[in-house]
Amino acid sequence: MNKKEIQEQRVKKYFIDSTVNLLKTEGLRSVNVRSVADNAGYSFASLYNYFKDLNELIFESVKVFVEECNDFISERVENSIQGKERIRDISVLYVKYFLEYPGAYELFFLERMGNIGNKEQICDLIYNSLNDLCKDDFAYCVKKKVFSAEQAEVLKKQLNYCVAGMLLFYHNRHNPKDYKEFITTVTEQINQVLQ
Amino acid sequence: MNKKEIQEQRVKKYFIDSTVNLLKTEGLRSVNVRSVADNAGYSFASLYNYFKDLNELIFESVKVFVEECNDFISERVENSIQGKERIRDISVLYVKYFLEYPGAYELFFLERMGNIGNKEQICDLIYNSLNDLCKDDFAYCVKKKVFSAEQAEVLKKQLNYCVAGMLLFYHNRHNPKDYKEFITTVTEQINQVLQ
DNA sequence: AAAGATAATGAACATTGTTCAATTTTGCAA
DNA sequence: TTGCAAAATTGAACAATGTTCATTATCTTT
Repeated sequence: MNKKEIQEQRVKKYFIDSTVNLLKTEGLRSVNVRSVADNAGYSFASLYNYFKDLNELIFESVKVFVEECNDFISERVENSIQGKERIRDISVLYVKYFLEYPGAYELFFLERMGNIGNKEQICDLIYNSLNDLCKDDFAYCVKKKVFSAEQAEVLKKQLNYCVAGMLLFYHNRHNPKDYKEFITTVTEQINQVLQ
Repeated sequence: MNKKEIQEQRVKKYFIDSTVNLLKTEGLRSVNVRSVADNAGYSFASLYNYFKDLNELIFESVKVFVEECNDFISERVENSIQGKERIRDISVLYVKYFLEYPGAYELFFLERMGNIGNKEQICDLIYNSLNDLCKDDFAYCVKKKVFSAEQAEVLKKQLNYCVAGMLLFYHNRHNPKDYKEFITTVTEQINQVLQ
């Protein structure tokens, strides 16, 4: 990476960090070319020297959130029991991460992607974000014959779909009505998936 | 309902029908005050004499889609076997209805509601749309002791969350990649939920 | 220090939602 | 039927936002 590329990456990072901050503090609705550029210390027009459009910039921040989410969860499951128990803990923490950052939820699951460059890569990153976290423990369960290998594949997907569905209804359709009831439902549903 | 109210309802219906048509044919992105009003034969400004804002109008069409979806499914499960089998058939058809009308999917699950008048009512209508369709068959399963009453409640939710999650990933994140694989996943997952 | 390359910017435009004052239409009493 | 008040309809205008592009500022190299 030559000097020019280094500087370009630096400026891109200013924009991405600005976007991440806005997503965390104000949510997706508050992310627009002018607010992002202001926060980054540039004019809104400069944004287009580094990103094809606003959407491309917004989805660049997925990588940052995936890493942060992984850290958030890793820190908190160190004492969890390997296998089903840890899958359960990870899944609940995954939900809690997106409750803490609704802007990240909107980005991961709701925002339209349009024609960004590395669409497939980012889609896969999002789709696999929970599965990657649970991978080892599912493998452990298969090894210990808690699940068959085929069963594990179905259950991984089910966990992912069920969690995404719960977050969708809670975030977008206020169901369940309050946080407490929601967390009860989350644990109940995750337990049901893992049987 | 007096003459004035009748006429008001009539004009509201023109706007709602126009919105439904646009949602069906062009999707949610194409629904805006000008296109809706054009299709209804009014100026965009007239819309505000009948609805608080565009969002309120858009969510009025939820009721239309729920009815249409119910008809779509009822017509097609007449020969299904009561119980688990029919729950499965209903769920697959529910998915297929939203595949046929992606605009309806966007409306039901993705669109932000803002401060529309009867928000709770519409949220509940959406949330319960699949459960209402399966209600009788779950009751039948409980009666026949296929599930306990408590188990049935958990499974109803799981079906709803799982279906919503699958539609979310397919519509918004292109996962699974193609229709055929998606339908395979849908049946696999629904079977897993119902065991 | 000058010139050419690179980066940053504001002006301008398109799209969309919303408000409001002006205009048109309607309903009804004389 | 006519005239007027109420109601309905409308276009002009504004704000917010995404995007493009020509101009300006900055930097690099000689």
